Amino acid sequence: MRRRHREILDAAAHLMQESGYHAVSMQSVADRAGISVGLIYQYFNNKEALLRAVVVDILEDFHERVPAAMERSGGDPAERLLCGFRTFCEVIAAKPEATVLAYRESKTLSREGRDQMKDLEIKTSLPLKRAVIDGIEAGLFTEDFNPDLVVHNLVLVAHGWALKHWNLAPTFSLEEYVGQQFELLLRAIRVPA
Amino acid sequence: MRRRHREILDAAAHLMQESGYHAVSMQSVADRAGISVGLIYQYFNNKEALLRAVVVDILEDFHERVPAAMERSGGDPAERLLCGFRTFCEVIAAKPEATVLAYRESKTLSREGRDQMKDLEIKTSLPLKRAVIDGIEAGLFTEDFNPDLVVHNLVLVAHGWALKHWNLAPTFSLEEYVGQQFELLLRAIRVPA
Amino acid sequence: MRRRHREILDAAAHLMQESGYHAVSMQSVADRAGISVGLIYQYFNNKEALLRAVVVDILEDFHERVPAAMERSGGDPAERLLCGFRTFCEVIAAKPEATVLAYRESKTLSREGRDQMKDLEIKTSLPLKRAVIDGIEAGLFTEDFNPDLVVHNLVLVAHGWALKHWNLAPTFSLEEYVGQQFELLLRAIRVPA
Amino acid sequence: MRRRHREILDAAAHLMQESGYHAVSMQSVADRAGISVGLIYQYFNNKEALLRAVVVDILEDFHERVPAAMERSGGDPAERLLCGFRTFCEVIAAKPEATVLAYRESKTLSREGRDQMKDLEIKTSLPLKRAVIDGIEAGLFTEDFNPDLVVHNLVLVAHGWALKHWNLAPTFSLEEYVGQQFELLLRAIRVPA
DNA sequence: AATGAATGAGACTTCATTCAT
DNA sequence: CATGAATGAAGTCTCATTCAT
Repeated sequence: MRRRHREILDAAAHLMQESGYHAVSMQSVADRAGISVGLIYQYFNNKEALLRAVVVDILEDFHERVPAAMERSGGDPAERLLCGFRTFCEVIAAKPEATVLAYRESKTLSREGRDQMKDLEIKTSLPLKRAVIDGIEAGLFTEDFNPDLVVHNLVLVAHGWALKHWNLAPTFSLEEYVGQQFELLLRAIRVPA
Repeated sequence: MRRRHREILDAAAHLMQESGYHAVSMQSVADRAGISVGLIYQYFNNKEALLRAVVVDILEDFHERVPAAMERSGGDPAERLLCGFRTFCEVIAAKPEATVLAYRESKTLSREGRDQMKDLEIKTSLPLKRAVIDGIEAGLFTEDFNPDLVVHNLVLVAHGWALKHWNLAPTFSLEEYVGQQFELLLRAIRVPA
Repeated sequence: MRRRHREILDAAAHLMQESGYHAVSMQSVADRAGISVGLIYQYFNNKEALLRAVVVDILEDFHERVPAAMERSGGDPAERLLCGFRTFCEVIAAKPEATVLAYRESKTLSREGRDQMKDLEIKTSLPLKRAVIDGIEAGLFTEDFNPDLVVHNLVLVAHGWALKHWNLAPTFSLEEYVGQQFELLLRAIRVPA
Repeated sequence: MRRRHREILDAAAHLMQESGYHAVSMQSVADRAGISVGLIYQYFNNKEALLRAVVVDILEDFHERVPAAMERSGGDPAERLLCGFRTFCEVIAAKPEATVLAYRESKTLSREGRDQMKDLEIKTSLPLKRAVIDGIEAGLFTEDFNPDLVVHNLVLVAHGWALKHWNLAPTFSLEEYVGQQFELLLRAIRVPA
């Protein structure tokens, strides 16, 4: 049943984000999902598969929402880039623990799981890269920088909101963070009119 | 004995960086250090204390080398900033796994341990902040951005070399990474002469 | 399952009475109960809880049987007292090791466990005290002695059968012991007709 | 060195009485005696030997003081008995924990150690038995009771002060306890003049 | 589809004891 | 006489996983 799958996933996500993979027992996941331990194993092969599903679920959320938002945005590359970056940050801000979990537990996963994560990350950042390249080709952005580096920075800065939340939250609102970060980027790469 | 302490620390650091805190048993640390399990407990109260010592050891390395390098550098704020950033990246590049470990296992530590980590991170970034502020006061850097944000980005970008090494390494050498990143920053914050 | 609980309790009681709390491993309890170690922990939180359950089980046995026997006995205070004392001694003689265990390991228990033990001991001795007081009020027993002291002695003497069994057994049968001890007491406290 | 031996014994006695044999580590004994662990092993073969020495030391204290006091007392059997009983109780009251330790840890000792304990207990109670028999032969005490039982009770009641101290202390001073207990006994066994 | 009793390997940790110095 | 670093066996407890019902 599709619903059970989702219930287990949510329970596991909640607990693992709160306490980390190793501190969460299958029993506690079952308890939170309101089912028995045995039943989890009819939906997930083992604990690692459960973690992998949780992480992939999170990354797929990014992958669905960031490109979608960019498509809805106008045709101007800078605007599109801002829209993607803002959405990225918003999704992260909505569940910062999820992002942190993906960082923390990536080595817990098997080779396969890690590769799947990397693929999703790359796929998610592709529209951002597209916008940067479009901007360069349109003469809006300088050619001096590798687009991959620019995208790497945007992703890193978005993740930074979750990773260093303890340090940023007292000083910046999410809006301010997004605004200033994008302004910083634009000043660096924009070609003066 | 000072030497034993270091041997244990090194063994633990190596293994934990490789496989993560939970995947490393005290027995395996003992084996790698060439001693018995019991002896570890004469130097560290428990496994968590060992992790904490490993992480603090790494962070102290940053804290010793970054400010020292900046002091040796000249008086120009931009140059000083570059020097600090480059050193930061170099230290990270020397043992990227160590940086990743600090990220991954910070929640494994007790409140106390986490606070100690944060203190060390802040202390390490202080000279960077100093340089940014000096630059602003000297009229070299724009006042438009919060210096804390600039420093946050520098630290994040430095960590990024370790965190996203799998993605960067094929495209950039460390030197290129440092150079382009700093150029990106300068273009954003430098006041035109 | 009620049966498992009892099986574990019996196994633990047997072994602990034989060798003492510290000499008994959870593994040995599991072996004797014919189950695995892990299962013990589904019934008892930890080893101390197991000891506590064993001791309480013993004391509750006293608490159930001594008052019950006294109620079945006639109305004469002296007779009731004898009946209570005899039953007390008989229960102790049935499993002298259990009594010794309660003495030996009381300090092994936490504050809570010790308090529970004291409560049960006091509750068990209450009907004895009642009989002594009734005897005094009926003019059968002298007022010269504190009833608490008389009860204390009865309890101590009953326990004595277990505590000094090695010394008594060759000389006295349980019947003789009970008879002579009670005669000793009566001569001391009985008011001559 | 004689002094070292005593220091170790005292340290061990103090700690074991406080926390029990198993809760006391050789290291803690060494710390309290102000020496190194290794040195303990030059005076005692192993931990059990240390416990045995502690217990024997306590019992020898009884064995020295009870008979001595009785000898100093007058020739009247009843008076001698009281003197012995009082001294017994006083020694016990001086270090009740020592008595409790002897009870608690007797099963911790090897067969040999336990036998040595029993010997000492019996030897200590001999003068009490002597006094009872003298009293009977002098026509002061009734022949109706086995002298061994009377002595057993006296010893048990003396130990009772330590074993049930928590229950007695609020109600009785040691003096009252000794006085009333002996009065109880005398009424039971004294032949009316 | 669902349960949860049962397993047992494996982790952390302690501590009596030894021995080179 | 004295130290204390070092050992390693043994103990308690947890938890992923299975399977009979």
